[in-house]
This record gives sequence, structure tokens and C-alpha cells, in this order.
Amino acid sequence: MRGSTMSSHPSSLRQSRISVKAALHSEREAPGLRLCGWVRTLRHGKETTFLELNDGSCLASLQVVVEAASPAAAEVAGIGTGACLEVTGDLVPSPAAGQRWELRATAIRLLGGADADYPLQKKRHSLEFLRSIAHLRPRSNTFGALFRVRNALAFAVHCFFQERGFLYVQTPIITANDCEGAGEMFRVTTLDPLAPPLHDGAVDWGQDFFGEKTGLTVSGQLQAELFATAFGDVYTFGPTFRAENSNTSRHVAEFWMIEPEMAFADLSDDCALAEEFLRYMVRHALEHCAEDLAFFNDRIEPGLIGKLEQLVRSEFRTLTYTEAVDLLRKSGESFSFPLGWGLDLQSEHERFLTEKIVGGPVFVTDYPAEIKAFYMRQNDDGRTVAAMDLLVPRVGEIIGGSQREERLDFLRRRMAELGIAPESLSWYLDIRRWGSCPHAGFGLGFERLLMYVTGMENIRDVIPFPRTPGNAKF
RNA sequence: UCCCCAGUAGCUCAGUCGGUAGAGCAGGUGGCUGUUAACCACCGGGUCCGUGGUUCGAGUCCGCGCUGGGGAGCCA
Repeated sequence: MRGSTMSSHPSSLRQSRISVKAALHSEREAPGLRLCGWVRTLRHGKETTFLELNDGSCLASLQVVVEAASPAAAEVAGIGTGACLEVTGDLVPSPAAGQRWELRATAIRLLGGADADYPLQKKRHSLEFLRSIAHLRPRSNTFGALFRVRNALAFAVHCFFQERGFLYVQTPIITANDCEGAGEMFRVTTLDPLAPPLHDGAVDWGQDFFGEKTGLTVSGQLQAELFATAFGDVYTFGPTFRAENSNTSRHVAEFWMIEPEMAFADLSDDCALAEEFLRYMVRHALEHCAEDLAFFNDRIEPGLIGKLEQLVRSEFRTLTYTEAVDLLRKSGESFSFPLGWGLDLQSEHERFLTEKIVGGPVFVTDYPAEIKAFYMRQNDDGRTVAAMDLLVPRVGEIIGGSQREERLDFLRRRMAELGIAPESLSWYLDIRRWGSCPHAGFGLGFERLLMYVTGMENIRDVIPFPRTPGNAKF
């Protein structure tokens, strides 16, 4: 730092400041504390002004008491909700109900004012409105709680895998595979959109930056498989992109996916890992995010904590696809979509399975080969593959995985049936050619996990700045 | 992309049979009060999403469009 104009520069603030969370957890009175944060609400009186200061360190705000006689009073005279303050004062037991500690201000400095147009008011706002002010919604109770839980679970993902010896691999964001069948890709190109080079009337992708047609990844799985055949157990955790024109509460164009891949593992190992993973995430949230989860339990999904505690204790059910279809048939429920062996389970079927028949998470395994991807291992019955979906109430499919086809001839035959050119995936086939091994993995949508853990019902409300068709604001 | 619903003050909403706009919160002023979604009184605040039509007259009825939400498909 240089220059006398920086005498009140932020670094000195930073060194002396303590968080609201630390203040609220204090064991004793503490004079001369300094805090910085944003005013959630304030109540002016003749003798006293009360304001609630929140700095995102926890859900609760700290009540700051400003006596009219104090020099701090002048500074808060004209401020409104949303203003940013530096507050110095003494932490003392609060004489009134509602909070254990409060800060009696001795000095206040306005760092950033907020006028009456500040959109976040001290009232309940709709999630739709908050979505339209995504740059400000982290300052609300719901989104404050949400992004603290998101942070805790992102960290827990790494803890879980690192504790078990999985290698974290960063698979590419830009990729040339477009035959995975996982969804439409966003195109990545440096060609002039108004005058692309042409060859035989079509765009000549050979002249593009990478010398071939490329896009943003729809899955890191194929590359994770390559690493699994060198390191055994690996995982990815990164952004994933789908250019589908999906308009639902469960889909976004950019999301974060967790994809473990295990060598020397079959489908039951895969299910076991998924179950252990989900239980670990939920236990981590219960242990580290108690205050925020209590908020979600009260305001977002009544019974949420009970549901999560139940999940930690119970074993997940597993049904084969064939059993699931039978159970749905025998349920007597009338569905609007047809049900039959060989047909894909519709959302209404999946929801009925997990919410009504099982009443909790359920694996559905061994789907007909025709409705699943080319890389899934073919079962001995000749008509099903070793696939699994994990379904949970309210969210639906949260995990999709499989044992991979490790037998070169089986994989080649399946690709030929589906018209996938072997040259385009020669490296993928090479893994089966030299030192192939049984392996399995799954993909888990991080945002869907957050929906399940917090009870939030729209995926756009569990990611900082959601990307959906027609919307890439912020 | 398809089906359904909605759009009125900064926010949440009401608005009857088609007759020209209302409340609470927020803001301003004053009062009162260890308050805590504070309270009381008064004041300011409107492109009724846009556009075209029906009508003497449209927030209200009809067409088209835009935006948002719910559901479906695709999936994580």
C-alpha cells in the first residue's frame, strides 16, 4: 500500500474485523469489536436505533444498538436497508428476548449507502422475483443459506473421494466427441458465422481452430474411464453443458456434475458407492449446516430434517427395471403414459415409484438395452444392460450410472448397431484393446443433490447464476 | 419444442356485471416505543406487459407477440 489517501484502506479493516458468526458464538462480553456487513433491517426510535447486520457468515444477523446520544447515531440517521456499514462497539448480553448478544455501537462508518430503490425489503419475496435480481439475492436469508450449503457440499465431495483414495481428474471442457448421446452440444468455434469456409456446400470444420468440429462437454465420463484404467478410482467434479431446449424446474444449460469411475467394479459396487456418497453428503450437511437446514425445514420443505435423518439411517431399495414395471402395473394407479417392458419409465412412473411405492431413494437397475447408451455393459440375458438410476422423492432422477462394456467385441458390435463410427472413438476402444478391465461409474447432478438436501424445488434457485434457454444474464 | 396458467405502485396482492385505480409492506413527515416482519397518524407514488381489435366506454372481452411460472419430452 502506498499514499496517505489509503489511511483507511480495506486491509486494515480486514485485519481487525470479526464475523457476525464469531460474535454471536462469543462466550463472553467483548469490548471494542469491529464488524462489517449489510443492514438487513432497522428500526429508528427517539432514544435508540436498532439495526440488524448480516455479513453472510451465518444465517443470523447481529443486533446493533445505537443510542441517540452516541456519535454513531448521526451516521445511521439517513441510511436504509441494504447499506454497508463498518460498526465498532461492545458485545454485551441482550436485555430483550430474541437474541443472546447484541452490539452497543460506539462508532459507525457508512461504507456504501442504499436508497429506497433497494429491491430487497424486509419482507418475504417470491423466488421468481429474487431470480430476476440474482446479483442481490445472495443477501437474502434463503439464498444466503443455500450458498453456504452449496459451499459445504462442494467441499464434502472432495473429502468423500479423497478419503477413499479416488484421484481427482480434470476432464476437458472443450471436446470433439459428439456421439455420446447425452445431449445437444454447444458449438465452440472461431469461424466467422457470416462467412464460414465451405466444402461441398457444407461448413468445412477442418479449417476451424481445432481442425474439427468441437463443443462444450456434455460429460467427462469417457475421459474419466481412460483415467480409471490407469489410476483405478477417479472422479471428476466440474461444469457440464447441455444445449437442450429444456424448460423445466430440473434442467439448466450449465450445471456441475460429479462423475466417479472405478476400475475392477461392477454394477453392485457402483450402487454401493452411490449410496455411500449420498449418505455422506446428507450427513455432512446435517453436521455442518444445522442452522441453514433448520431454516429450510421451517420455510421451504416442512419435515426436511426428518427426511434427511431418515436417509442417513435407512438402506436404499434396489429394484430391477423388470420388477419396477411389474410393481407399477400392480399398483392399480392409472398413468397418463403407457407402461410396458421395453418402454422408458416416464417422470410420473419414476415419481410414483420413489414417492409412493418405496417412500425414499430407490435404485432401478438393468434396463432394456434399447433405451440406454452404447457404452453400458450387456447382461447375459441378451436384452438388458447393467445400468442404474437413483430416484429420490421430489427431484426424481439424481444419479445415472452403469457398469461399462469392457469387452472389445461386444462394444464394437453395439456401436455398429447404433451407427457410431469407430474411428471417432478409437482411443475409447483402445482401452478395451490393451489391458481392459471391468469398470463402472455414475454421474450425479450437483444441483439436483442440492435440491434434495435443501428442499428447493427449482434448479435455478440452487446455482448462483442459472443459464437457461433465452437467459444468460449476470 | 408442446400443453396449461399468470403479468395491476419498488415488493406481495385485491379490483364485482365492461363505467376511468385500491390495500399492506417499502419511501417521506410527525408521534410513540428495549425494538425485533415494531406500532399510530398523515403524505407522495401507476405506460394496469406490449400491440391490434370489439365497444359510447377496456385493468376487465377477443387476436397476436413478449416475459414469467407449472407440467411434458430430453436428462444430471
